[in-house]
This record gives sequence, C-alpha cells and structure tokens, in this order.
Amino acid sequence: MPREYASEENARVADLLDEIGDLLELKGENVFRAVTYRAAAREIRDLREPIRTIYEAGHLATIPKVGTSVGEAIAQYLQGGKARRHEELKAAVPEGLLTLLRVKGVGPATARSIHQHLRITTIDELEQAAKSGRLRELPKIQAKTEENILKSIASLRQRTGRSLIDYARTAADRMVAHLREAADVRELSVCGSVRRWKETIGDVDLLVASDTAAPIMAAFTGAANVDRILAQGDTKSSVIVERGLQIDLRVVPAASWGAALLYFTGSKEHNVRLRGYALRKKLLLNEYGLYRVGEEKGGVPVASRTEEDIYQALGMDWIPPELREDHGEIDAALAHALPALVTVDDLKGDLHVHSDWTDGRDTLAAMVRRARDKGYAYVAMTDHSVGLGMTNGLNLERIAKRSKEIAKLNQELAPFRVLVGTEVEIRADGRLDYPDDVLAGFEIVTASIHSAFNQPREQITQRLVGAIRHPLVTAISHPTGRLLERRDPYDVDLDAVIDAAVATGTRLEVNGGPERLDLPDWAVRKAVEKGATLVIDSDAHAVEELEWTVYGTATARRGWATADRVGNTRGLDAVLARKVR
DNA sequence: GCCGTTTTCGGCCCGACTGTTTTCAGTCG
Repeated sequence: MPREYASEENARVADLLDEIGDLLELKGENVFRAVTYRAAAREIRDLREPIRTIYEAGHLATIPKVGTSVGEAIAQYLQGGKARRHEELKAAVPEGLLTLLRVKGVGPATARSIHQHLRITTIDELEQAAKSGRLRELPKIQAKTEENILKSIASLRQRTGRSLIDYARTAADRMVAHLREAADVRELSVCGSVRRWKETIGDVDLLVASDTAAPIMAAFTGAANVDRILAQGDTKSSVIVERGLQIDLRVVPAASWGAALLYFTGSKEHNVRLRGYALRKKLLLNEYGLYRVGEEKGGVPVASRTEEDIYQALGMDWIPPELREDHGEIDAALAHALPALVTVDDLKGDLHVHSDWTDGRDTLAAMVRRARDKGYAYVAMTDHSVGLGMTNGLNLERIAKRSKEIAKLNQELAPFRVLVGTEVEIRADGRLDYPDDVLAGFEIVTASIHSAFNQPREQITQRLVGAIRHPLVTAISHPTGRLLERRDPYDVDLDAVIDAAVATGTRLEVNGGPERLDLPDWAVRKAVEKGATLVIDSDAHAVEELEWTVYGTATARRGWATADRVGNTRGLDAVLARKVR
C-alpha cells in the first residue's frame, strides 16, 4: 500500500497490529482474535489524525475495534516502541513463518506444516524444497501444490507492487472489449477497486451476467495477453496478464446481477457492514441476492436484480462505488444524506497544464486546442519557473514570448480563454522562484515543491503555508509531493496547510496524474470538512494527459467532494476572484 | 478480541475453487 497516512507513526502502529494478527493465526489461536487485530489496523490506517494525539488525549478507546488488549498494545508501542503481546508472539512463533505467508496459496496452516516438518523459514528455502520434491512428502501436499508454490514464488519476485489506476483500467478495458467480442454477454462490468476508483489497484475484477458461462470462461482464459491461468471453474476464473497483473472473472445469472455487482465491487469492509446491517433486519445478503433469513436456499430474493433494488430494500439510497469504504456512507445512505459528488462534467477548465515551452511534450497551441475541444471554457498554461533547470523553466524573456503566443491564441479562439500562468517553485528557503513584480504579470500562479523533500516537518509546512499566504498565489499544486508506489509524501502538517488555505482562499489542487492523485482522498475529505476550496487539474504534459482530470475527479469523489467545493466547476470570474488578505 | 435495536455472552459475511481428499480443509476475495 502506498504511504498516505495522517502520520508515519499511524502506519507503523497499523503494521504492528497486522503482524500480531498474522502471528496469532500462525500460532493457531482463535481466528476472530486475528481478525480483530487486522480490523483495528485498518481503522488506524484510515485515521485522519496522528494516533499519538489520540493516545495522549486518552481517546484510544473511541477508535472502533480498539478495546482493552489492542489499546494496551498500541499504548505500549507508543511509549517504548514495543508491545508485549507482539514480543510474546514472536517468541512463540518460529522466525520466518511470517515471510512464508507472502506466497500466494500458502496460508497459516500450510506455513505451520511446512515449518514443522522441514524447518523452513525463508522463501528461498521453500523454493529449494519445492524444486527438490521434498514438499510433496508433507501431508496434503502433492506435486500440483509444489508446482503452484513455485509459480507463486516466481510471480512474487516479478511483482513490484500495486498497479497505477491508468494501467489497471486500460488492462481492464482491453479484456472487457475482448470478452464482448468473443462471447455472448448480457451484462458486463468492471468491479472491485477499479470500479471504486482506488488510487492503486491490486487485482482487476470483472463480472458478467450470462446464462452460459463456459464460452465466456474459454474466451477469458484464452485471451492473447494471458500469461498464466490461476484458476478456471464454472463461474469463476483468474488469470495473470502483462506485468503480473491478475484479472478475476465471475459469471452470474442475470437475475443476480445487482447482488453480484454489489458484492464484487466491495469494499470488503463495506460488504461486511452491509451484511451485518441486513442480518439485524433478518435479511441475508450474498452475491445472489437479498433473502429473508432461512429462504436463501431456493427462495425468492427480496431484491437482487439491480444494486438500487438492494440498497432500497435495506432502506438506503444507492451508494456511489467511490464511497463504499465503510467510512460513514451507510449511515449517510440510511439518512438519505449522501453528498452529490462532483463529476468530471462539472469541470469548466483546467488550471495546471504544461507545454513544450518547458518539460511538456506537445506545443502550447496543441494543448490549448485540445482543452477547447474537450468543451472547457478556459485553460491555464502553467509552465515551470526559471529555477527548475531540468525542466527548462522560463526566464523573463521567454515568459514574454510565450505571453505573445497566448495572446494570439486568445484572439483566435475567443470566447475560450487561455490564462498566462506559472507553476512556480517554492524554493528550499521558502521563497518563490520569481520576484513579486514578475509574479504579478501572471494571471494565475500555482505554487509547488519539487526540491528539498527531506526537510523536517516544520520547515516543509512553513514553505507551503508561506506560499499559501502569498497574495499572488492562486493555488498549491500536489500538496503532499507523493509519487504512488515510488516516493512517500514529504513530512508535512496538512492540518496547518488546509487551515491556511481556508483562511486565505488559496485553492488546494487535486492533481489527476495517476502517479500523484494529490491531495490523497482522505486529505480531500479533511479539506472539504474544513471548508477549503479545491481545484481538480490534470498536470498534463501531453494532449492525451488532459484526460487525467477523470482520475483527479474520482479522487475528489472518494473524498466526498461536491461541485461547490471545487473552484474550477465555476466560471473564470470565480477562479480569479481576489484572495482574502 | 470486540461488540450490542437478537446487549454482557455468543456471535463474528459468505461462498467458489483447488487439491487432496472419500466429505473436506485451506485459501482467497
């Protein structure tokens, strides 16, 4: 998972609790105990303030799933860097068993057995044992299992991590197109984390409604880009395609379409909460429908055909997939109080676009024309400032030349408006990369950090807050600096950043670049709650990248943002309105 | 280990696929 927590300490505490969960299961203790530790880990990962703050206020018990034992482990860890429960378990469970769990197909029971009989504690040893045929001497393991373990180890080494959303969606779309062409499908949808627009994707899930599954399964596993077939059944198959991406396919009868779509879209936590709520109403929800308890075998479901039917039967409004994380959406749906989320069609313009004047790949005219063809009313050309040498940042002379080119385009394309903008670097010492008299010549200024990421929290925060308070700065771009799967965010006090943005009217960007998606969704939610104004931009460096606002919009939606919280859903007057001093 | 409109004990979401089994445990999502 990418690092995107309220603090790195939250991540470490969550990792600790997850590991306690794994160790409990390896030791063979009650699995629900392990489940609880993992559930608590997720809660802490989702917290929007530092766990240490909560702990110091004596409010640990307000976190769901944190009771006496979990709370004690957290407190001990925060005090001394260790938790007694964790240390005891590590002493009781052979070192290295945790590592074996990373191999797909090896769970706690298999790991225990492998260690018990062969004293294996590393993936290398496991590989050796499988190759030499020693694994098959164990109970319940034969040649086939050995082979699967070897394949899993190979793909474990090949995989570097989760896929970025644009790659996963492209792979999903390609398989969808192939299936539509190759077989008779009544309904076909992407589900899982792709449908929820998660920022990174583990596996791609596809769902088909059809009366005859066999030809669809054949088309799926026979697709040209399939590297390896993991499983192939009557209604469920899994394959690996390029770059180690896994795609799962389920086929269901049309009558179950809504229930299956709901189930396979997830999230797991949303489903668990939904099913728990259903049970309290004496209803059972599975991937085939919503049934009265006891009637799930052969009975007629209360609802099943569409997601809307099922939510309605539970007394809820339909919940957009982006919100299905058990982050309060079920209560909101019951109260008919779900937000009307911002859509990509709400955007009137893009305020962060580059051209080949600096590090873009297409000409300014090409970027502008494509923006106009998208139906926008305006676009801001925000090439880099002079200090970013590697991007060929603009000096005074080139600023003037570019402005002339923009003036010409404005004449030609009116009423479409091209804004003379800059993405100005916030230097390591906190000063902006242009003096105020130069900045005043731009119609729009977005400020951001591309250097000195390793400064301490106070210093980074001060750089950003200083830029936010600058009267000529319109917006802050990619406020956390993260690169998904590549670089952690810099250490910044986002509360201070958001508070300053609210106080001054400075916009905070939701950058749509698939590698950034910055602000992250949880920070969007925080900004929305505090009353900040966002802008959703593409940060495009080529014409096709102007489409990236779709990912930024999805991130904003995941953060519960409505159109009135997003500045570029309005006309240019609103965008350029004077800041509060 | 946690939790409560089936409340302080007894549940905890639910089902498909695989590989090894003569009926199911383990794993996964």
